[in-house]
Amino acid sequence: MEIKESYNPDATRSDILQAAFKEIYVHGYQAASLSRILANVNHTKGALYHHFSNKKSLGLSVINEIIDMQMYSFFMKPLEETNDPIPVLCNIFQKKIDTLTLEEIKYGCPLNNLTQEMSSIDEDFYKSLKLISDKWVRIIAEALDRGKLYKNVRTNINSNGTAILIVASIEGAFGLGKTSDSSDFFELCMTQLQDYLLTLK
Amino acid sequence: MEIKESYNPDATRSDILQAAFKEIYVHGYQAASLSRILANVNHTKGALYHHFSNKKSLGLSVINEIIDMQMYSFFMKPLEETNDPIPVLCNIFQKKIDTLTLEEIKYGCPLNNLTQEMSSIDEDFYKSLKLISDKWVRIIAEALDRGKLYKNVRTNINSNGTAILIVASIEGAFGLGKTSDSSDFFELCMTQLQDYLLTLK
DNA sequence: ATTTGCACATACCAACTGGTATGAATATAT
DNA sequence: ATATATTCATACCAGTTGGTATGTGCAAAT
Repeated sequence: MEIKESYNPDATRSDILQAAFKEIYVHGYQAASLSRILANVNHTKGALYHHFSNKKSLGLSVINEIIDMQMYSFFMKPLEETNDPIPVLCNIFQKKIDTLTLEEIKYGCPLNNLTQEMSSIDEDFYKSLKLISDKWVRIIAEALDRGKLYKNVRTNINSNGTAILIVASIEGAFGLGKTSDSSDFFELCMTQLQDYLLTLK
Repeated sequence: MEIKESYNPDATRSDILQAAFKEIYVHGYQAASLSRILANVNHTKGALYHHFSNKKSLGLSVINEIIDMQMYSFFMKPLEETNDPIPVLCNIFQKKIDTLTLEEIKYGCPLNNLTQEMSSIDEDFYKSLKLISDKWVRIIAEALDRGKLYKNVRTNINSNGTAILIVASIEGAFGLGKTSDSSDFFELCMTQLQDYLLTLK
């Protein structure tokens, strides 16, 4: 039990946001309980509604401030500069396989989870989630285009279509991984995807 | 407004189950409201709790009696007998593209939705959902194996891994399709998947 | 005709939900 | 030192949830 010495609004906002991310990650947005979030982080409803106008705003902040960053730094940033995207993509997948936690197998990809649950229900969630996946597809497609220029990627493939299939396969692998109590499904799917990528050289 | 003339327990059970399927399809299981289900089908809570012991039992019945059948008849049955699975798979995908409804683009695949939402939350949901996806993967893998025997499929591919990637890609395509207000994403992803399948010949 | 069990309808309940009103503690500006 | 604005804590609220208790209309069995 921590002792409150003084106000630290940035820290409390961050605490609540992180706890909200975890709660939503585990239970989904609609089933996420504000009381449970606050109990886990030892703050009250007053603090929450001071920093966020309502539950929806909290959910959107989780997407825009946490999930967006997580996805970008892991899946997109390594692709931004390269002219040889295929080995970079393979490395990303390998890293995900190697560092995969039991939590990720069980609870999947936060972006995918929220997309499935919320994009058809709420327009604002839809927009925020679409921004991330569109950016993801675009960054892969642009990397493939640069790869073509530098003769590292076959020129007779559809960059945009390939990028979409890659993203769909990754998210699909996370989803299918949930139907397995081990990482086997996810790993097998990702290595298979690696094999597919090598055919694009 | 229909007039009740006599008891028809099978019909009322079926009505409630179908309404539950739609409610869960649109809102997800946890956010599905029993009151809303009953209002839509003009029955009362007494009828529901006569035919189903609780909400969970209703949800599991939706999976085991409706979703299982839907998925099997569309995605698996055509593969059960064939020795040349690749064109059959392409046909299935083409048929899905051609008959895709706006509802499917918006709300995705019922199996995928429930898997994402429930498999990590409830063990019984997990088991029922796993049964379907395992069956799906197995039927594709077995069809690929038969294809190998009849020299319609390359023998140097991993049947199980390929089957997993195919299922993951389809479900991923449904998921990614939710981030688009048109069918473009889904169609592009599925045609790309068709191209990939042809490389397995 | 009477009884028994099935198929509901109605009314109700405790628990929990997101949200708010109010006030107090703290920090900042003057 | 005083006034003002920020940062919360507490108590409370209406609405909704899944679930239940009870009674009644109906059908089949006796």
